[in-house]
Amino acid sequence: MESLDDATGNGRSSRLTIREVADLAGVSTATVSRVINGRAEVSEKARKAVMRVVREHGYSTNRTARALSGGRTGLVGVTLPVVHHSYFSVILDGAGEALYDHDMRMVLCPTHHEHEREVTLLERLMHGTTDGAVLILPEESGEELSALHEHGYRFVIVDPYQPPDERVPTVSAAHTSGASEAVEHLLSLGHRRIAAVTGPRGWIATEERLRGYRAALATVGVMPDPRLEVESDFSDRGGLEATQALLELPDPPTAIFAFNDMLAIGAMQAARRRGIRIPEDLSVVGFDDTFEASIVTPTLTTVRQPLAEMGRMAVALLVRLLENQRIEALHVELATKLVVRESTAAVAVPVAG
Amino acid sequence: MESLDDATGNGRSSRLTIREVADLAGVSTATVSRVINGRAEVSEKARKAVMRVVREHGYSTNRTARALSGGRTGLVGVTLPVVHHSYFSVILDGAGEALYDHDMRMVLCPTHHEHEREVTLLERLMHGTTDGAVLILPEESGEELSALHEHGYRFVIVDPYQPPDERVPTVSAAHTSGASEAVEHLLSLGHRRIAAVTGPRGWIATEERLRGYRAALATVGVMPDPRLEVESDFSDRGGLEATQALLELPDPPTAIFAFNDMLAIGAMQAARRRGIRIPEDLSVVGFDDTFEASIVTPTLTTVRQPLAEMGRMAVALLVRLLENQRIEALHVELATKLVVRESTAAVAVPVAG
DNA sequence: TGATCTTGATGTAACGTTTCAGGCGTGATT
DNA sequence: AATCACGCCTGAAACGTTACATCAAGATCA
Repeated sequence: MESLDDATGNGRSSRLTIREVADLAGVSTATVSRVINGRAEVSEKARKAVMRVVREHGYSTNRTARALSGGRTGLVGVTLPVVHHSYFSVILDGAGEALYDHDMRMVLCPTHHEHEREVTLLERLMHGTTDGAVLILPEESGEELSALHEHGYRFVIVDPYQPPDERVPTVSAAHTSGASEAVEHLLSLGHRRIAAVTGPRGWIATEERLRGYRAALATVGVMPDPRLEVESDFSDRGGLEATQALLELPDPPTAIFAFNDMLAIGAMQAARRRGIRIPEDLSVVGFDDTFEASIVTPTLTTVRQPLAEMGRMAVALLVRLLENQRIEALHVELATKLVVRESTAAVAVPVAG
Repeated sequence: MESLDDATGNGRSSRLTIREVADLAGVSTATVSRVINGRAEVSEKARKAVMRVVREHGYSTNRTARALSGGRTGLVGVTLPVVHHSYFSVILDGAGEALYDHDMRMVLCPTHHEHEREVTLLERLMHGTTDGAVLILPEESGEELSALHEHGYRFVIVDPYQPPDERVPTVSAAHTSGASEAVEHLLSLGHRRIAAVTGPRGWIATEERLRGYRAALATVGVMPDPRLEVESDFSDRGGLEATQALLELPDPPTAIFAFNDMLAIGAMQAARRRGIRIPEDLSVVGFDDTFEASIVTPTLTTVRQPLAEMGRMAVALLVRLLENQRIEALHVELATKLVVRESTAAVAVPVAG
């Protein structure tokens, strides 16, 4: 406020440089730097002088220059397909929280599923702007990610959809046990014809949940019926279509395990269209426990993924990586937990006699 | 891949500098710079030589150095209270999209409603890291924002919750006309006792929607009933409580206009708890048209705000600001649109007689 | 007393760009 | 033939830090 140039309309609010502060305080730039960063030994006298100038003129260090000099930017890239899905935004929130605690900031890069775009973003992330990255559900091939790793770029993958390079740290949820738990819940309610509306085949999330689904069925001696396993795409529309197909089977399922909440919501819509009541006629279980699960009617029984915690964990790993510390657990799998709500109930007693 | 040092495990993947490229191509750094940035006149021979080296060795310019030299970082700060609400994340998506088109990236700063936090974030945004910012629903006082403006920092406010400095560009939706449209819809269905569950009093969004609500009522000669205007906080829990109170009135409303979708969803929950059917016994209208509005049962009639467009518009304004262009419209108000779904119906014929 | 350590402060070389002020041929103009 | 304009290019100075190598002076010790 004191200096005229601060208020010039031209935009470049010409702030003090470290050199000017040094001159004003009668010390060297090196001393100012050490005072600012609280490093090493500085005489009380010098410190006081510097602090006084800083306070009166309002100096604050230029992060760009610091980045260039120090080789670290304090910026972490975060890529994700889209922001406006609660699945992603909750992870993002967790990651942001953790980054803030480490005094770093995140550069957000929504890829909108355009692979090429993500590539150039990674290119850009690597070259000077960021110290590392958190890649949420990246659509790169394993080779691309390996190459990135070879180049010495530091990053952590959250919820990889293909098995990545062994050496790249990953964070994900316990797909298999979560799926098992969901199916066991349905089994305990007496259901035996339990359908699975899966995500795209080949994705880790899909395959592992499928494994958990089959394993749970196997424990009670139910043979998996291929017609009850319908592949879909993690969208509500996909869930709706898959469920319509299932309900047209001659021997339709009494319960549906949808591989995420969107699919489950689609399933509920399909049921409603056919006048099938949930949970009386059909039980539905989702996966994720996004916000939507708690507001649909009936509220959705689902497998909770600790999404925010996944974001935080990813940052924790990345920070260790950036500090060149050894990471003990390269692949972290966080526990899931079944949240029972209103969309599941005991199987209806067969009307037949 | 060629150079050994690229693959060193130490992390600093020592890439080529512009100087090395210059030496390899037998030209000066200035020439390389001009080739890279496609500026001015460069002989075809020199350009070819440089391009060859770049292609073979994989040079790409260090953004940090460029930022220091050029004074622009290509980074734009985006602050918002929280990421994981569809309201915010959709705006964010729009902004991200627009920034990408301008070859800029966004530094995301969730404030989590901690004012102090936002202040230090702004501090940090200002000092060297970003060229400007988009502030979504900032919790700063008008004075603070004015001061920021005085300092020459460039920013745009999306959906200010207090009237900001005249000179600061803002983007928001047409609260008043949107609210009027919602209420007119209810009026046209025969409703006369229409309650408003508002956001916090004093916020622009609240006051303007309230004005629209009252204006619409006035056009048909309905006097506003203070008992039908309940202040709340834009949360589903708040909507639930406010609606419970309304339903206990001796003369309860036949329709509720909730000032956002969360409140509306809370209202629906309150109705369900009392066994009141929507829309048969009670009509509900929301505001925003977030994703949730389309998946609740019944689906929610609501006023659509063009959230993504607001994000894009904010970036458009900011870009002009950064380029020192004159901005013709400093305060942009985007049109809203009523989306009629299942939660509203003609008022029930009074049973009394 | 002279040699050896501390302690606190300094000067300055990076860091990798961009850009400005020139410089050097070459061809056109007088 | 001398001058000028022009196209292309170069060298070097920013940009604002951090960090390394010194250095001065006072304390400690043989």
